[in-house]
Amino acid sequence: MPNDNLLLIEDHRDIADMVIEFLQRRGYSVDYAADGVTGLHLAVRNNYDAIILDLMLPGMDGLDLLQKLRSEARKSTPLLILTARDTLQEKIAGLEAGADDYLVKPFEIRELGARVRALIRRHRGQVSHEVLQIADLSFDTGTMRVVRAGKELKLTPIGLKILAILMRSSPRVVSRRDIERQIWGDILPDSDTLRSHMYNLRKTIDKPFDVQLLHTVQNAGFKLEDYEQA
Amino acid sequence: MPNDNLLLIEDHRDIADMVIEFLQRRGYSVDYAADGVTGLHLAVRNNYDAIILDLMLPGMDGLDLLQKLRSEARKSTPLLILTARDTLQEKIAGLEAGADDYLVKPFEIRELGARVRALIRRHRGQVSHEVLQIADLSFDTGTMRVVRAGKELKLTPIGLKILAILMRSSPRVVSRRDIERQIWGDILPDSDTLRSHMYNLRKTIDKPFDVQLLHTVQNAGFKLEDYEQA
DNA sequence: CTATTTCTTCACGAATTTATCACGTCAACT
DNA sequence: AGTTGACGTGATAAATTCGTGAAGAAATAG
Repeated sequence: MPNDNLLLIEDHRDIADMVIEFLQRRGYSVDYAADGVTGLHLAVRNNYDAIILDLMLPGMDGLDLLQKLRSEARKSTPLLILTARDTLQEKIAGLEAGADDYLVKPFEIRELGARVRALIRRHRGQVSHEVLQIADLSFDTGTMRVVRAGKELKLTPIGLKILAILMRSSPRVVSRRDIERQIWGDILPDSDTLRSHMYNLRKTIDKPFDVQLLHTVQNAGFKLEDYEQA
Repeated sequence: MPNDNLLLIEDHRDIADMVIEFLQRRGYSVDYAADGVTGLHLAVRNNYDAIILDLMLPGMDGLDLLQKLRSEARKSTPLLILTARDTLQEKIAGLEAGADDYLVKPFEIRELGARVRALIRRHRGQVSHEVLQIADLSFDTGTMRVVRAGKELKLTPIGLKILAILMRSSPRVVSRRDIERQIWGDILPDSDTLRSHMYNLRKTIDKPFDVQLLHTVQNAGFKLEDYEQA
């Protein structure tokens, strides 16, 4: 789950809906503008990880918007043009105006997905940034923020590590050994420190809430799972 | 005239000739390899501004080459795939493997030109003149002016660099290591100088104001984020 | 060459985080 | 019942990280 912020500027409702749904299912959060003025406004005000722009817009031409974004607002947000205009002229004009990619309608939605990913990857050197989520508990590894039921939780560094490990393998059980190895490597502490850490982790991510997500499996390890959901 | 160095890896002599001539006339200097092994060798040894790669090669598959380039040689040279394979599968595979663009044969040579230009422009560290903005803090990389709440702030050169790094990846956390590497390269100072710099940076961009934007994340790094806004 | 700015290094202290321990509970086994 | 082992609970001391600020070295400007 990437959790990058995208902006889609597109006036065709049906296409917009399809694209938004697809991207959201992939874990992006998508803002949407149906016209150029709104789109430009959003693009200038917020810091998106990428913008998808239809050239044919009511109110303002797409290329105009792109130009304004680059030369007036001086934003270098990666931008992909999405349009029905297939002439070479148009493509070149778009790329020269500062677009980073150009995709012609009708397009395969999955190609759009792949291109957006490539765009973001290039713009940001390979940094993987994902959002782990179990029930109402989420952990954004990019911003290092843990939120449950809307409230931000404060964890210690080791707590965060353990949580990440458990969330990544949820709902499978992770053995104590595995957790210890991933945290301390080959030189483990002499005492059973992990026990304390699990206790404290549970105290902050589970105790204040109704549904318990962190479960102990005797002689096997721990797992993170939402029983209600399953 | 750009005078960027390109590498073309393509086994069809006629296509290669045409592409080379076109690009050279545009002012690029172009190296050429007719097979994968030679191509990879050149790509690893030299620092090109962009690579154009045909997937169908004698000796070594193009995707293989790309993968080796990215994961073994650790080169992030912008790369455009040029191929006759037009299936969605292929495109996605190519982009996922680390390509930055994908162009299907037969193609218009001028579109290739435009895409290569866009690729290089993007890779060149973000256009020399962009405006970074987080909440009421803005940094114009063209004029090197930092303004918060209407007041201009005076930063040291290293302070500026750190600020740019943090602003570009906001609201993500940037590790101390990453910051240090981006500023000092491979030869780091022997003391924890960064701490002083962070201290001074914070003193000028945050301390005089109500809302704090620069946050420390224990054992992880620093991030720039406007909590109020979120 | 001097003045100024900027950078590095250091040392101290506050705050946080971690390791360790002691004890309690519970279930399985004897 | 008693023993044993696994794990929860909670306190505390040790270790670590980071903020703070000053002083001298290095770089830059005038």
